Amino acid sequence: MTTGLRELKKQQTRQAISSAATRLFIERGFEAVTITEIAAAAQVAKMTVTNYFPRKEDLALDHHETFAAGLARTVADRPAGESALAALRREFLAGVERHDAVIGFSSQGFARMISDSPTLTARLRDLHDQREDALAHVLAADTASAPGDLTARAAAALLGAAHRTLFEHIMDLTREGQSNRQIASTVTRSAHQVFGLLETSLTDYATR
Amino acid sequence: MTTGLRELKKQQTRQAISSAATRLFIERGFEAVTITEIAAAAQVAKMTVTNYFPRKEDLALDHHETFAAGLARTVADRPAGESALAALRREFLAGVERHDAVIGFSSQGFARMISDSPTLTARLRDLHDQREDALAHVLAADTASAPGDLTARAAAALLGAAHRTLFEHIMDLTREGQSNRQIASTVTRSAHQVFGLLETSLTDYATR
DNA sequence: CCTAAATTTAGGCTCGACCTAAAAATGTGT
DNA sequence: ACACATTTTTAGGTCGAGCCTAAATTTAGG
Repeated sequence: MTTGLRELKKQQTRQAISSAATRLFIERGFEAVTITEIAAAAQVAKMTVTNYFPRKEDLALDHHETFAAGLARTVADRPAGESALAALRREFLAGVERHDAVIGFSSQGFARMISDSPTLTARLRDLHDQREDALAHVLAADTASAPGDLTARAAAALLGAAHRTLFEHIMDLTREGQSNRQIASTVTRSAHQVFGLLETSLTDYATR
Repeated sequence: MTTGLRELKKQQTRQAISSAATRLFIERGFEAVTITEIAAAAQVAKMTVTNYFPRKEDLALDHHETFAAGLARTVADRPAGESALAALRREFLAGVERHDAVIGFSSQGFARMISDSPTLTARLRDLHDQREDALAHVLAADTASAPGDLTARAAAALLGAAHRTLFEHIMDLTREGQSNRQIASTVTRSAHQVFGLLETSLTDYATR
C-alpha cells in the first residue's frame, strides 16, 4: 500500500525544491528568482516545480493548509466553559512561548523576503483571510446561528483582525532584527492589550 | 495650462477603455477577457490600455484611491467630541442611504463578476487593507501614540474588519438579487449590530 | 505655420501558468 | 526474475499579463 520508496523520493524531491527555492529567495529576493532557476538549482524539470507547487508563492509560504485551519481548530478544540476569545488568546500566548511560525515567528531574512515582495504580502493576506473564513464557519456552526446572521462572521473578523495585527507586529520586530526572546516578551504584553480590546465585546460569545 | 482638448480626449479614451472592459467583463467574466480584446473593443492599442490601467484589475475596480482613503478621511474630518467609532458608523449609515458604491453597493452583474474572479477578490482585499493602513496612520497621528504602540493599528484593524464585514454582506445580498432598498434596510440593522460589538471597547477611543 | 511636448502606437521580450505526449521510475502479480 | 500497470518526471509548446523602446501621431503655444 503505502509504498515506501516512491513516497520517500517524493518527499525528497519536494524538500530539494523547497530548500533550493528558499535559499535563492532569501539571497536575491522573491521576484528576482525565476522558476527555471529554481528547477536548475534543484536539478529537476521546470514542470516538476510547478507540479509540487502550483503557484510560485507556495514555494515561499508552504504549509498553508495548517496555517489556514489554525484558528478554527483552536476554537473547535476548546474545553467546556471556555469562550472563543479565551481559547484564541490562550493558544496565541502558548505560540509565543514556542516561538511558533504560525503566529509570525521566523528569521530576519524570511521576514524581509516577505515584506520586500508585493506578491508574498498579498498571498499572506490571502492566508489570513482563509483563516478568518474557516473560523467564521466554526463559530457559525458552534453557535447554531441563523443563515442570515452576521454575528459569527463579524466575530471571526474581529478575532482574525486581532490575530493578524499581532502577527504583523511579530514580523515587524523580526525585520528590525530583534531576537525571538525579546519579541516574545514584548508580544506577550501586546497580546493581552489587543485581545483585551475585545474582552468586553466577546467575553461571553461562543462559550462552550 | 490645463489644456482643454488634450485633457478632454484623455478622459474620453479612458472612459472608452473602461466602458468596453466593464461590458466585456460582465458578459464573459474577468479572467476570460484578454487585454488585447479590450483594446480592440475600445479601438486603441494594447499598450494604451496598459498605459491607463497598469494592472488588469484596475479596469474592473477603478477609483481605488478614493476607496482606500475613505475611512481615514471620515475620521480626519470628524467634528469635535466625536469618537472614531462614532464617525465611521455615522458615515457608514449615510452611505447606506445613498446606496454608495464605496461601502459595497453595486449591480448583481458587478457583484458576480467580482466573486467569480479570484484575482478581483484578492484585489478587493488589497484595497480594504490599504484602507485599514490609511486609517491606522490617521489614528496614530490623532492620538499621538508612541512609535511602538500597537493601539492605533489594532483599533484600525477592528474598525476595518467591521467595515469589511458589512461590505461583504452588502455584496452577498446584491449577488442574491436583492434590491438596493431591501439591502439598505437589512444592512442598517446589521451596521448597528456590528459597530455595536466594538462599542464598549472603543467608545472613548480617539475622541476629538 | 512651425516647433516642442505629450500621447499613442507597433513590436518585441520575459515570466508564470497551463497543457499534452512521451519517457523514466516504481510497484505488483506471476 | 520478469513483464505489465501505475505513477512521476520530463520536454516542448501555447497563452496572457506586464514591461520596455523607438517611432509615429496629435496637440499646445508662439
